[in-house]
Amino acid sequence: MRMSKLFSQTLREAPADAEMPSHKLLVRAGFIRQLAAGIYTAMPMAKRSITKIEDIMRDEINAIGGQEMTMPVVHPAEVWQETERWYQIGSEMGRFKDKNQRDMVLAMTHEEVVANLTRKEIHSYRQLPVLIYHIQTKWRDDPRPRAGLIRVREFTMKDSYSLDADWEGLDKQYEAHYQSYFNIFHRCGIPVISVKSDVGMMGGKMAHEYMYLTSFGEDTLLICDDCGYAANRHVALFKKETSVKEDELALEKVATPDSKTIAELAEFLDIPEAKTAKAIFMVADIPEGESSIQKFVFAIVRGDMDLNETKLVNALAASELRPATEEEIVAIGAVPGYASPIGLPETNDYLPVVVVVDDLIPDSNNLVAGANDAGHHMLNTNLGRDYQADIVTDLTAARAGDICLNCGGSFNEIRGVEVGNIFKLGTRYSDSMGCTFQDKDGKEKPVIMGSYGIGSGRLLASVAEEHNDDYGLIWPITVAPYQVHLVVLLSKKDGGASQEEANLLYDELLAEGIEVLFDDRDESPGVKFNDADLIGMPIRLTVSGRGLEKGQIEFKRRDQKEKRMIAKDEIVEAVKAEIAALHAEIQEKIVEVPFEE
RNA sequence: CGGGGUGUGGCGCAGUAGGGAGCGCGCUGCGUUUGGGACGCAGAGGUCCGGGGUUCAAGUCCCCGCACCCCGACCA
Repeated sequence: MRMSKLFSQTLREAPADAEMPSHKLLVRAGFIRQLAAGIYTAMPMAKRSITKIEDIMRDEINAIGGQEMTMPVVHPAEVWQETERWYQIGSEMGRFKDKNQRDMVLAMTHEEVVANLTRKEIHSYRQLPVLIYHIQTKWRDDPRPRAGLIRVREFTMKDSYSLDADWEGLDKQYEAHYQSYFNIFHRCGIPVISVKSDVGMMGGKMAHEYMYLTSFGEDTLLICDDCGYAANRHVALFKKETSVKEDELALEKVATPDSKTIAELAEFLDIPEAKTAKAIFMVADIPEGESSIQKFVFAIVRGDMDLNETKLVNALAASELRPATEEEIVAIGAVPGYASPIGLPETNDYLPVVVVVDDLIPDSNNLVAGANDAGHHMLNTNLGRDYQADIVTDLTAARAGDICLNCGGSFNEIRGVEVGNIFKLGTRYSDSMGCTFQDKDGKEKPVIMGSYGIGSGRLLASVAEEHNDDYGLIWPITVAPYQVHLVVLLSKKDGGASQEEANLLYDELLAEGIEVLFDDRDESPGVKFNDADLIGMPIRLTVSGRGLEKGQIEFKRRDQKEKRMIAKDEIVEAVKAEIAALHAEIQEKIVEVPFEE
C-alpha cells in the first residue's frame, strides 16, 4: 500500500477525549475514528489487523472442530421472550419496531438464535456433539462506554456455541476452548490469565474470564500468589476472620449526633469499625414467571467490610438491583443515615422488605446499628434476638490482603481487561426453548450448551495497550497491518535514484508475498520516521541516497534500537528471514495451560 | 442513574471588562529544502454545541436542552 493513497492520516496530537495509551495511539496513528460514544469506525489499517486477529480465531476454533456460519444481527423479540431475557435485560438491549410494529431486538449475543436453530436441526444424539461459531456484530447499549475500543456499544465478537448430548461432552468442549483461547491470545502477542467469574446475564453453571492485566483495566481481580487462585472481585471467595463470640449485652439506645457514616460513628463512639453493622439499601427486581416483583432490600455487612453486589444479586436471584433513594428509605419507615432492621414497621405501604445478612454477622455480636431515629444508634444489637434475617449468606467483597480460602495466603488486587469468556450454559436455553434430542436409550433429553466469546476490537486495543512505547505502536508480526514499512528519503541530488530504487524494492517485496506499507509521500525524513514509529510496523526499511552510494538499504526492527545496513540484493531474503524469526518468537509463547476448575 | 468536567476552523487550544473571532499544528498554491515532525511568501477554512432570554450590542451574562470525556453504579 502506498501511503500517498492511504485513506487515513496520522495526527500530531491525540484528541483531548482519549486517555488510555492504546486509545490515543490508535487514533493518532489513524487506525480508528469515533462516530458516537462507544461507536467506532475501523480504518483500513485497523481492518487489516482485525482480519488477522479473526483469522487466528478461525484457525484455532476450526482446529477444535468449529464450523463457521453467520447468524443475523436483527432478531424478532419472540425468541428473547421465550428465554425471558426480553424481560430480564433492561436498557442495555436495543429494541425497535419494524414497519409492521413487530418488536425487534439488536443482537447482544446469539444464544437465542442458536437455540432456535438447535431445536429445528438437532433431533438425534447422532448429530451431536457440534461446535458452531460466527464472527458478528453485537449491540449492547452500555451505560458507560469508555477507553476507546476497550468498552464500546457496537462491537464485533467471535462467539462459538457447543451442543452436546451429555455433560461430559460439554466438559470436553469447554476444556478445548479453555486451551484454544490461550492460544488465540498468545498468538496475538498478549499475556492473559484465566479467572473464575460470575455467570451474569448468560446464566449457566461455570464461567471463566480471560484477563489481560493492565492498570487501565476495568475489572478488579484478586490473585493469590501462593496457590494461584484468581477470581474476579465479583465472585472472589475468601476466608473471613470470625470474631470471638461475646456474651450478649443489653440493647441500649445512645445519641450519636452527626454520625451518618460508619467512619464517623466509629470515631464518635471510639470503637473499631468491625464492631458496627453497615446497612445498605437496595431495590431489587425479582423475576416471577413473565413478570417480576420489586422488593426493598436491607443488606447488612459488618462495618469494616464492603458489600459485593454480585453476591447479593445471586442471593436474591434478582434481575436488577439498584441503590434505594432517600425517599424510598423513608417510605419503608427507616431513617436514612440511622437505619437498621431494628424497630422497622412490620408493614409499609411501599414495598415488601427482605433482610439479607452477611454470614459473618451471626458470629459478630453486640454490634452498633442504627436506631431508626435521627441522631441515634443502638448498642449491642444481635441477630436473632433483636432482628431476624430472611437470608444469611456470604455478601462481602474480597479485598487486597484478605485470606485465600484455598491455602491461607493473602490476596493481591490487580486490574484487568476481560478479553474473552467461556460459559457452561448447561440447559438454561435448551429448557426454555425446547431444544431436545432423542438419545440412544430412546428418551428425549435437553441439548447441553456452552458459549464462548472474544471481542475482536477489544483484543486489538489490548494488543496496542501491551505493545507500545513513547514513539508509538509496536505491532506483533501476527497482528500488524503490514509486515514491512518501506520509507524512501527523497533527494534531488541523487536524480531520483532513491525513488526509483524504492519502487523496485516495493514491487519485489510484493512479488514475494510480503505485506508492505510504502511511504512514497513527498515528506521530510523526520515526518516519515516519526510516522513509521507511530504506526508501528514490525520491520522498517529505509532507501536513501546515503545508503545507495554503498549499494545498501537500512533495516530496523521497530522493537529494537539497532539499525543494520544490508546489501540491496540481499534485502528481500533478510526481510523474509526476519519475518520468520518474528513468527518464531510468537510461537514460543504458545504454551499449554493446565485446566483449572 | 449519581458526582465531576469539556463543547470556539480538521486536531490542540487562547479569547481579558459584554463591542475586532484569534494562535499553533494541519490543509491549498509557488519556491527553497531532504537521515528524526524543515523554511519563506501567498491563501482557503467558523451556525463560537442547540434553543430561548437579558442588552443598543452576547463566544462572553441568565434559563432550558444536547453531545462528548472522567470517577462511581452497572456490564462482556
